[in-house]
Amino acid sequence: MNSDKEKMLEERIDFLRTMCKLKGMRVTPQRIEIYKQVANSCEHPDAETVYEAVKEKMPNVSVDTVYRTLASLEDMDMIFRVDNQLPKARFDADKTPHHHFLCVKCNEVYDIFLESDEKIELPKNAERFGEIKDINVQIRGICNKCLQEQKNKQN
Amino acid sequence: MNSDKEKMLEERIDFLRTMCKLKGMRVTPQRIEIYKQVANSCEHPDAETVYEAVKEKMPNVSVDTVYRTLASLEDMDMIFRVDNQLPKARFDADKTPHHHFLCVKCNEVYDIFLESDEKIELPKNAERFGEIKDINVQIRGICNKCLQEQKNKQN
DNA sequence: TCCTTAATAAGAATGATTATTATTTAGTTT
DNA sequence: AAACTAAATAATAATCATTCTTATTAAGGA
Repeated sequence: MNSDKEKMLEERIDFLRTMCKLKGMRVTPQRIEIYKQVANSCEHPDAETVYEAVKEKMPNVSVDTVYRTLASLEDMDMIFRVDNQLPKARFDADKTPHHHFLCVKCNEVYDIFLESDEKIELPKNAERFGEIKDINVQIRGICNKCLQEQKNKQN
Repeated sequence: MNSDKEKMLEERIDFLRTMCKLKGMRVTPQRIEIYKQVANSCEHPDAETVYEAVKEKMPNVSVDTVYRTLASLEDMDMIFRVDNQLPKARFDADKTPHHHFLCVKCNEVYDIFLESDEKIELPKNAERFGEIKDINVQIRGICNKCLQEQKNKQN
């Protein structure tokens, strides 16, 4: 039962080890486990969710470690912060270029992958302001599930 | 000295009055003043900045009123929250379609206006997820001012 | 194995935002 | 124009995500 998914996760963790060494950072079990949780989830978890999941395996882990580690993983571009205009930050470990659909009703975050020929153009004027690091496209609306629930209520 | 800018601000406040009545909301001096502050600024102020500015004219205004009013102005699409991945929310009353350049060094927010022939395309798959309300393009990087400062330090 | 120092756990502190409650007032009705 | 009523407000307490402090632990090199 060593599925493709598990094999891929192992590869990603190896990459984390490499990156840590490269940046002179220690490879701690907390770092591994916290990264695992984000990398293995499609739910764009927030810090608290990660904390709860990690606590299952490491009951003594502290909230602070989770926040600190998420921040350092972000610094080394291993994970990204999903822009959600909400008080809780949410994280994503998927490095394939994609954007997000954010439901304003239920706050669910959906991944929008671009088709192979597709590319979001930068505004022509963007470069005038400085050196661009990344572009973040957030599409807000009401997701199908919530639209359906609205309809059901009306009947 | 009744400049164009002042005239335009008056028009916008009239629009606010109309919108409030339309939505059955009361037109209070606090609402007018808070909206004025956001509408009259190009700085994408945060709640505290708005609060300080409003306090000049209305010394008894409360923080809570500022937060509550900013939220209701947002609900009625009179102002928008600028996505900045920072703890303090910042607001923008400019309804002409534009995006933002956010400096990761100094947290300054710059407006990126599209040229007349320009339009940011939605990802083809975006509509699959639900009903789209708005699209938010945030470009993060280091602004010219901070780049310059970096150069100066190196010498 | 020892040593150095980065990383951690625990819990206190911070800071932005929101809730509570008594009071005021906008806008309507008399 | 006075009275009414619910929405909005001021004041302050509370909340909640996140960060800081400090003593302790452990990763990785010597």
